[in-house]
Amino acid sequence: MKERDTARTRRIVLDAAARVVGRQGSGASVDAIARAAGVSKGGLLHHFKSRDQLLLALAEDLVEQWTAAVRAKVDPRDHGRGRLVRAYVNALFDETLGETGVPEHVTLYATLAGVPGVAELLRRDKERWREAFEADGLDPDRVLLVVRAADGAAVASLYEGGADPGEIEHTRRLLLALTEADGPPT
Amino acid sequence: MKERDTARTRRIVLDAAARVVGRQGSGASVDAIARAAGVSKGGLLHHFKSRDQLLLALAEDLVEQWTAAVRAKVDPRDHGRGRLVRAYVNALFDETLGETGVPEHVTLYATLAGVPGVAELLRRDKERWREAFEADGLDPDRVLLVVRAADGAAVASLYEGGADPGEIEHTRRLLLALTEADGPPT
DNA sequence: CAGAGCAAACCATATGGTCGGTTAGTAGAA
DNA sequence: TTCTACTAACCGACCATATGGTTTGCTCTG
Repeated sequence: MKERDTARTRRIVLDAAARVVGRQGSGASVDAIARAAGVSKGGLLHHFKSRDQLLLALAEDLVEQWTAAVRAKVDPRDHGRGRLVRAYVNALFDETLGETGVPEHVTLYATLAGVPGVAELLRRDKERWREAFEADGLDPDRVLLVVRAADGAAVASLYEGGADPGEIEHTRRLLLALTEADGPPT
Repeated sequence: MKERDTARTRRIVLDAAARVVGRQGSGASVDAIARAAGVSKGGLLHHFKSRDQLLLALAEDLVEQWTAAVRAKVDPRDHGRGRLVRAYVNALFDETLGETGVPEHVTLYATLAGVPGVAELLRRDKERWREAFEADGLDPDRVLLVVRAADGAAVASLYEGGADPGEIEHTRRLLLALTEADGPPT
């Protein structure tokens, strides 16, 4: 295998950054991230011109990964309205039930929100989701309710440092059930 | 007025800390907070033995303030089930519609979540809310849904750097309406 | 060989925390 | 009341450390 490969190194650095920032918060130093990636600080800054640029790239990467994760959760046999919302809910709760008990991408959004450029990035992403959900066909208020509740459940497990798996699973079922009906929620 | 008053100084420092941390994130330096409070760094550290202790005290203060804010929003003429949930929703959305367009206490929870001791504090607080809502009488699933959705809406406005007031108000009405009915949500 | 990937030393700055010393506030003696 | 003795609030300088970013130079690849 090639010893020097820009794309591969960037990937390794971004993965390391996700781990370190996820653990230490946005205060994570460039040096710490570089060490975690098995790269020197100079080497890291060769690929990302500054710390902020690295964190912004990390945010972009996470948005992409999250989009892909939701798409992957769409049930191919599910052709009813709300299938994308169901995929969103399932992706989020599956992530929440992962190793840490905390949805990684949400942790990182929260941490990175202060980095210049990230807020704008998240706003554009939100707009894309809105359009996608609109095409999904469910009543808009119903979608709003379910998506907001899923987001809320995710951050709750974040703030409180991991949540009860039973409650998580219960909430997931509750939200999925709500996507099976249509019209304004009551 | 007394020139030197421990309680008063602590209050001033905590208020300043809320402002500075809210603006600069958890990276806010002790010195910056001290300056904002009109106090020297040495003076500040006389009251709070360390930076972490200051931030933990800030978190405790915010939890208290938030609890008081919700209590204050309970409509005295409202004696139906779910009045506490309605107060919670109203308090959260009113805060979201404030100056910054972002709920201050949520911003600060997110920022402070990494500080030692804060996660534990938030967990205890969550438990208290659960009990209070249980006493409020609404169907538990309905409460879970509404509260999670309110939380989700709040953090959404956080990540995306301020949200559309029209959407906020729409969501509020949607959630309030859901607290008027009872039984499992459909 | 030429250029890109990369490491390590280096620099300027900022930060958390400590310390000696100063002054406001207070309780009691005279 | 006034003087004294003591406590605690507070300041400002100082220190060790950590951090973001730069520079220099080595090494691998094409």
